Amino acid sequence: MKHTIKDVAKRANVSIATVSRILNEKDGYSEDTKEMVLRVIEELGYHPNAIARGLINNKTHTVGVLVPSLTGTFATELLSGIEQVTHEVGSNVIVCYTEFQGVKTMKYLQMLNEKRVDGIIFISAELTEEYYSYVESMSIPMVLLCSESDKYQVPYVRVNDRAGGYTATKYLIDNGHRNIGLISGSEDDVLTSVQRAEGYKAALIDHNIAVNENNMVFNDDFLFEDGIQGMKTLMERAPDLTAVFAASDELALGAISVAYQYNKRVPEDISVIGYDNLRLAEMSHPPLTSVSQPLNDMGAKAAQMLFEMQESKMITPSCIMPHQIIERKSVHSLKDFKKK
Amino acid sequence: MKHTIKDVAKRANVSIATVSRILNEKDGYSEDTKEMVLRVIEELGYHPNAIARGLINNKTHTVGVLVPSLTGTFATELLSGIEQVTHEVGSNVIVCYTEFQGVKTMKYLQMLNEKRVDGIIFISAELTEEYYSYVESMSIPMVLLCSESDKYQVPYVRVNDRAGGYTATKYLIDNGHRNIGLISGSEDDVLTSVQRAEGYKAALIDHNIAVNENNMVFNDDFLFEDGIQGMKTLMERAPDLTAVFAASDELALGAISVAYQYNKRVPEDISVIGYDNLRLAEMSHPPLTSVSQPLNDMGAKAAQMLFEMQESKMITPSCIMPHQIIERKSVHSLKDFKKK
DNA sequence: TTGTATGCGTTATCAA
DNA sequence: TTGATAACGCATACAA
Repeated sequence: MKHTIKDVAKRANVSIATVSRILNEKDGYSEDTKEMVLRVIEELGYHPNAIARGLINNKTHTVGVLVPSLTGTFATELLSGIEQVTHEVGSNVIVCYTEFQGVKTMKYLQMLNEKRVDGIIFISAELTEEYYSYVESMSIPMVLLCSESDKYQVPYVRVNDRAGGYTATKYLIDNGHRNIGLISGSEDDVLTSVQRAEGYKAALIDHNIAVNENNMVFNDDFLFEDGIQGMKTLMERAPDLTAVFAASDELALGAISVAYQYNKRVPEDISVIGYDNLRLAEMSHPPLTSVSQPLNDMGAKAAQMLFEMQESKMITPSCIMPHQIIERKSVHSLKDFKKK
Repeated sequence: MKHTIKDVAKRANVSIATVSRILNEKDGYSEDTKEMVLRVIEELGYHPNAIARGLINNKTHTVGVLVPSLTGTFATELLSGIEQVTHEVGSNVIVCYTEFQGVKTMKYLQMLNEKRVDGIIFISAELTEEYYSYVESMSIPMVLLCSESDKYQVPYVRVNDRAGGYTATKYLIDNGHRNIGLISGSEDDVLTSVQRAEGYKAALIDHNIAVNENNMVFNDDFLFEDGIQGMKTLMERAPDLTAVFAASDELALGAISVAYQYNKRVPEDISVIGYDNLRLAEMSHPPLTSVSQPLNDMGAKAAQMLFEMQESKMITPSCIMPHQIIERKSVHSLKDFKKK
């Protein structure tokens, strides 16, 4: 039922070598035989077996993507970018949903190893010694997406989260706010959550505003639920806030929803700025002003770098993508204070 | 650098056949040799080459998932379910992002064919003759997810969208509404968009409410932008609506946002019910009442069916998953009218 | 321009 | 309990 190169060869009265050459566009055959073989291929509906090819070429045209969470559109937008360029170069993506679990991650790494993928994109999570040395032993390229490593020389693409946090906070300050709260992710998440928080602090300090621990709250994660929790404690601890910087859009929406519960209007009574500029930012009420990460582009870039490294066998330089404030309606400008 | 079964055999002073047997837990070796071989494997960090295995076993432990769109959390939630059970049985998922394009879909189908995936899950899109006969020729199992086919005997898992539309509309009616609008997807999308619309009409008719074409609007797609468009035309054409059934959550959010623009309160002035119960439903303001599809479970179920079919070589029966109204705050009950 | 033969890393069949 | 060896489907060096 499923034809092999032999069937084609037999039917075309040539050797399998000739068929193979034609298939791979090497030279060494006449126009005539090429045409005839191509016709037979068409007739039979023959497609080369990528498995056999992979075995001999040591190339599977498949990349693995490790992503901790699939909830929310965050990963989706990255994936979409990755998938697009991967498809352009004729490769496929295997998604691995690690759920932040080390054991699951290692399990996936092994599967990807056994399947001989050509490269690995590692999203968001910290690159542990265990992961790194395993991938190292696979001797295939890897790139970090929305993450980075101090210890290991692995190229990454991300935005500067510290700068992002700074920009967001400064934006609030520029709009006349001085009493600014922070809701971020986990305090253990040194790569992202605390980076954004550091940016927040730096912006305050640079504008002579005292950093007040009471105005800052960390949570388990960047999710809606966390935003609710965070905002609630903020409302208790620091009821006179006029603005809050939420370190993710979901956190921001959670914050907004409890603001409503406390009968505060957004942005008139309290301004909120988010981070990520996910699709849901524009769909929220009020539409959410947010620090945009070009997620789709970042995914695309990461994939490009991966293929670049496959070609060059060298380590590609990392890439800091620009962030940008997307102004919508969730931040109120205090008394025409706005500078500039 | 990368070890093969030969290396293991040599180092353990046995034949590759023995190593293979141990690896595959066949019998035909002593406890002693097993232990020793296992130790060597450990030492070498050897992992069998899945490509070579796939070549001889005709099984790749990989399934392909074709999904038209990656925007929004819809696909993500399905994917998450698929990925989980796929991983449980030791397989991997290749995601293919077709963008609703026939040519891209065929291209992917070919890639998946060449890579000899063990099965295919086909999300949302219509199963054309071309797709079907191609997959048929691959002679691997396929299941339709959030879709179905009249023409071909392909098992599917989905909710009954007509019933879902009926339930949503009836819910509005039960809450005292009689002037109910509809915003749906494309009129060409016979599988989903018009099914939900049909359910809407049926519910009206069953409750002696005239179906008014002016109250119904179809759009390009199920997205937020479409919801905005749809609601705008609805506001013009039928300003006295007290409720609208939006055939997706994004449509609903779009509708709500223009309601606000028209200075209508939701739900006091106009009630909105959505469909899908995506993550963003609970994050919206007001929290969106929505018809829930158990997306995660549906993905999981589809994957289960796929593996079932791989075992049994038979066609598994289709599966209609239950839908359910998740009550939140976007529907207002008119004058304690509510029945029951 | 074309064909033969070998090998890629496995599993499976047969002998030993 | 073991070990040669032939497949699996293809690419390629070498011969013709």
